Amino acid sequence: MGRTPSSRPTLARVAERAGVSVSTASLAFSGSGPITPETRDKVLAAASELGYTGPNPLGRQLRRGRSGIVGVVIGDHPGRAFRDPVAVQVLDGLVDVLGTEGLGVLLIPGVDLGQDAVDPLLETAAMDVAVLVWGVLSEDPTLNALQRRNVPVVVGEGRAVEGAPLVALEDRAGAAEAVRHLVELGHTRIAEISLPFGRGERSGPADAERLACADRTPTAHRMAGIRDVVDPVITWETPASLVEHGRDAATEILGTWVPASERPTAIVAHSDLLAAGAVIAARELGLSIPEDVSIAGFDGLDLPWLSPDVLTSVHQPLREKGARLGRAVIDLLAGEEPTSIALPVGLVPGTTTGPVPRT
Amino acid sequence: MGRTPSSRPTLARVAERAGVSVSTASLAFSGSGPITPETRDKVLAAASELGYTGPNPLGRQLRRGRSGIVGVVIGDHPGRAFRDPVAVQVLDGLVDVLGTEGLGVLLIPGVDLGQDAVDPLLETAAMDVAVLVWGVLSEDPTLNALQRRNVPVVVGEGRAVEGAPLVALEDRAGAAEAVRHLVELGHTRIAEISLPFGRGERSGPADAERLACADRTPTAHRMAGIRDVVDPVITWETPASLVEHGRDAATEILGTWVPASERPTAIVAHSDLLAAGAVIAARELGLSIPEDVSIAGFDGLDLPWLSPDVLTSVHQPLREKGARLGRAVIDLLAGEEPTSIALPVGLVPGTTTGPVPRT
DNA sequence: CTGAAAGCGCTAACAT
DNA sequence: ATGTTAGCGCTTTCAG
Repeated sequence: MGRTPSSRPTLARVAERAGVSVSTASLAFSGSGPITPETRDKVLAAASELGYTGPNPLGRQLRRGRSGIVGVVIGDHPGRAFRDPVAVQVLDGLVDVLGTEGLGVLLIPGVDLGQDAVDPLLETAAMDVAVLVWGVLSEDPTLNALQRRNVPVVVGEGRAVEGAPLVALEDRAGAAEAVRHLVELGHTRIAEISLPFGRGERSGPADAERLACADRTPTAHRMAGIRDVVDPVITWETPASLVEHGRDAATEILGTWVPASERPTAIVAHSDLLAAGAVIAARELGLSIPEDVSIAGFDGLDLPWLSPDVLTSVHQPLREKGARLGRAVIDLLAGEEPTSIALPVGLVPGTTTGPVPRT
Repeated sequence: MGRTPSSRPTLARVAERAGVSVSTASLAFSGSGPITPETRDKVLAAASELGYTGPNPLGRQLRRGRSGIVGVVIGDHPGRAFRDPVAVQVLDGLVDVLGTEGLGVLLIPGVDLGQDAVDPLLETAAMDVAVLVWGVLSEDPTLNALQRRNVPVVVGEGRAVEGAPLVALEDRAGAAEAVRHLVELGHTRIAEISLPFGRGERSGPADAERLACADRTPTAHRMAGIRDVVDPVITWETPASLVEHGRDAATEILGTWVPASERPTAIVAHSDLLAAGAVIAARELGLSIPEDVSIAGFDGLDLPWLSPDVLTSVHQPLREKGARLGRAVIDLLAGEEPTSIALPVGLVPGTTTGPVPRT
């Protein structure tokens, strides 16, 4: 019963079989146009007889000149793309909002910072807009490729790009708030564990010269916010926002400071994962939190595994940020003026910060 | 300088300007066909003069009848799609391999288990193949939608589907191995913390009737493997593979058992996240690991934050699994016979399992 | 409310 | 090595 037809049925064949014109058949599927219920049923019946499963998206896309696809560049290191819970939550919000408009998200692996080659999808894949979740560097190969192709861009968390809406965070203010909290608790010797600076993955203390190289915007903004309040006694650069790097950094910062009386009494990290690593390092060194050392993070992640500690952290609206990015995409496609925005953040004290230890 | 042309330049315009035919111009870009270097340069020059940035993917796709897009259904709960490090690592491997073939990954949010509505992208988006990372249920709306559209499917981790390659895990054997390890250490009272059963999110102890409902394949397989060796004294069902649910489950399992002498001496969890939650619960209850209770997981995740404990876990090759899925996709597109495979897993003992406590 | 016709931009036979 | 031609499958004016 029912030989497989050599090729997929087309709208034309359905129309023919239903005894109507293609345009009418098209109407039957689009649902929008004026069409008698009977005609529509006739078309639908013919379609199901032929095993026609609806208009071929490729034809529709070419005709409309739109793919309905949004390219999302995520991650700054291939193979590590989704290990970042921050990016992942943003992505979640983004997918949600775009889904309501029938837009699909095409994943595009980010480039290795420091290399100039970009993913071929960036050059060839069909997309109506691209979203750069992680912001842009000063000379960003990803952004360049997109601009060469005239693909409109929405930027999350970064420096503004000509003609592209920017969904940013008030992370400078947030970082300042975190440090102010520490200062109010009496801390003066505050160490900083920072996010990657940009190109090249380095780890270790950063001197003034290196500090000037911070090119990645979240890093630069948070560094600036911290310095709005106090100058860190040391800045430890990490190659990625991962627990293990936070742990390594804090082990160095807390363990090797001589004399111990000059040890920093507080650590402010650029991310919660780094801060969590610092908490673990402190525990391993036998230090009490916050009695011996206070630790503050940034992001507001839910980290049940840090229990019983709850990280003091600058919360940012991650899913909301994704949703805003999505809305910016939709606006852009609707031909509206791109509007940028900076989302508010706020410090939420946990159990990991307290008064400076008395000496 | 340079008014914006009303509409994007096309290959035809480039050809015209270069004084060649469209097909020649096409050749200049495809790079494959026979063409003199001079002609090619002429075309390329004309292109850059016109600001032509390469063939429009939409036209190419329609012509070729292929979109170069692979739909990947991930997550079984919208808005929670990427919170699962297991799925995320699989995705990583998948994106990697597909990238080498120029194939893009279109994210498709999974349906809410238990609801029959599917994401509209599933019905309308262009895709050459779809990958169901998380396997299929017995009556899977996602799979149904795909089959209706005649989209070829590759299934990860699940029951076999007619004509679809299956990239599975030997998780039954792996689960058995974990339990055998516990039994060899002398444990007899072993509790099980299980992954979700399928439709509907429930949490709590599962009776025999409920056990029979386990529809999601990884869950069913791991349950079977455990029972190949021993019958758990209790099976605690969780609504999702999250640390907090593992913690809740273990708190109940370890805390409320009366008399305490009948408390399970070991817990085997269907996932590392659940197991990690159990470790945290045990710590909170003041129990030593593994002196008071042994805990084994499944997945082989790297969990630096569980330090100093290292989870005893059945390691599965996650990125490899993603890569295999990708290769299955590529084979399918090349018209080759779909071949299924079951990847090996292996127990890697950590610090969280030890001999049964002497009473 | 329905039909006819025009093409979206490209590639791949085929012919030269 | 290059040109000619014919669509891929669809939507959308524009007439009727």
